[in-house]
Amino acid sequence: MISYSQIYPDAQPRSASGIYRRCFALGLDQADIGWLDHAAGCRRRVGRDERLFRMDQPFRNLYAIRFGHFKTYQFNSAGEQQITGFQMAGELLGLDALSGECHQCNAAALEDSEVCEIPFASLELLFAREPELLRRFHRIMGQEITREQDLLLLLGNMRAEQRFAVFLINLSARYAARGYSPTAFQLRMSREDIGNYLGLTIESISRLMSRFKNQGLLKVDKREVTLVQPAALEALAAGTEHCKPMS
Amino acid sequence: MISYSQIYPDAQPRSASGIYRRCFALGLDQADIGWLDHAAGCRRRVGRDERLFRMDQPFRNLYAIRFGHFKTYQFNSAGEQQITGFQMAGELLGLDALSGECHQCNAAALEDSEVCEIPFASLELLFAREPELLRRFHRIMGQEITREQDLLLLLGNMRAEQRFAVFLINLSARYAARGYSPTAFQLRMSREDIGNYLGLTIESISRLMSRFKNQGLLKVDKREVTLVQPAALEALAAGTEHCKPMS
DNA sequence: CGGAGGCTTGAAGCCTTTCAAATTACGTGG
DNA sequence: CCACGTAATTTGAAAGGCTTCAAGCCTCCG
Repeated sequence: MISYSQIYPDAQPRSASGIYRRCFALGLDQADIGWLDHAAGCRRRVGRDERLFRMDQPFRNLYAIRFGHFKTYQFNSAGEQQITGFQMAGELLGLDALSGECHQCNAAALEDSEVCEIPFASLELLFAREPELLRRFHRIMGQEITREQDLLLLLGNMRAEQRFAVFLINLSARYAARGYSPTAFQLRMSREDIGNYLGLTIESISRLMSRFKNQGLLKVDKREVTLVQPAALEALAAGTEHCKPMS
Repeated sequence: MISYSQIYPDAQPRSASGIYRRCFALGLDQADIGWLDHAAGCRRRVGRDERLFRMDQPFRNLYAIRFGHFKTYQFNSAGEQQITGFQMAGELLGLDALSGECHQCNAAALEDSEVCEIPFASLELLFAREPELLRRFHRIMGQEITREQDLLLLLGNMRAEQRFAVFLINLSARYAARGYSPTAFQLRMSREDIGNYLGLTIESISRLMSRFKNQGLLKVDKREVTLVQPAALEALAAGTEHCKPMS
């Protein structure tokens, strides 16, 4: 478990102003930092496995993750879940709800987490006065669309080994952007969640981990992962290399 | 080929006002009709296989399809294309570009088509004065996110036959919403494009078509498709039924 | 008529899933 | 602190579905 002070070592909890600066500083481009400083909002704790919002719940707020990790998922007609994304500190939750009156997916915490609640109605009021704020908001929505398109690319025509490599490299880059080690981090989600997200079974994920481990690409201890050969993993992710099956 | 007058039998070409009403009337909710009436913009013809915009091209306009069909696609690192969507009259192109300075995908016409060019800069000016306009715009962006999430669901955990059924039912619903027959329509895209979109090979698409045809679910004549048993196809799409392999 | 591109069909092979079982973690209560 | 039961993960073997490779057909158009 990660404590608040580890992530925000110099933060003064509850400081009225600058909350959003801190919320967003980690996740967005330099230029996007602080774009929400003007909006008001309160914090909310979400315990592990607890849901931040549910599908079909009326849409009121966006949520900026202060610390912790979340997954978003929906259900198909057969009642099986499909995970559509994993989110970490500094990222925004709830954008899908803009399409209608209700949330279109569920968001659940993967560990004890905290978010900033951003009432969308007050955000809309601000948009009229702050064109720059609106522009940044549109950029974030565009990024969400782009992110999902990348995921389509992944699910559409990558083999299992490439999918998993892309997954690891993506996590690595996001942790790096937040100032954490890009080569050693903890998986906050289960193997099952990873498989679900990548369109693979839990067994396939397990086999891939063993394979990467045996080839010296990875060190794995439970959910603690170390990228031993990041470059080789990137080559796998790019599809320029292949990883031989286990001896 | 479909002519302009077939789609807009009562249209007065070049009528200065109401252009956007016509652009959007087909694709959006009743409530969304005409939300762009205030914006200025000019028309642009795009011939078959011609590109409306390219990846990495600077972002200036959104495009509303007046008539015709488009596909959007990107390239992975190996240079293969992945189609991320097919768009028809009344739908909006270019939203992904909001994430940055440039378009993030390519858009190509599947047949001779026409679009309304909507300069995004002037749209942004309008947003400040028209909160309702902004709200509708956000809804459309949200719909795009939701649409892609649905596609993730499809690619993530559906078998080939279910994917193809979903594809057909989706087309059917969209044509129905535009006042066309939901059970008889022409595929504007090649088998190869369909396969690419669904994460399958062209051979798989061909085999699925033959299978559905032999089971009496479908009539197929080149690209002309008739849904003989729409309900059965919907059951396949929902995953509640399965279609036996060919005898 | 001929050529090119799009489509169909068959057979073989591979990758991933499915099914099954064993192993390892983890939380709870004794 | 240990025992136990449950959940998560690993591993193996077999089956299945989709792809790959190959060949042939159809259709459009010059």
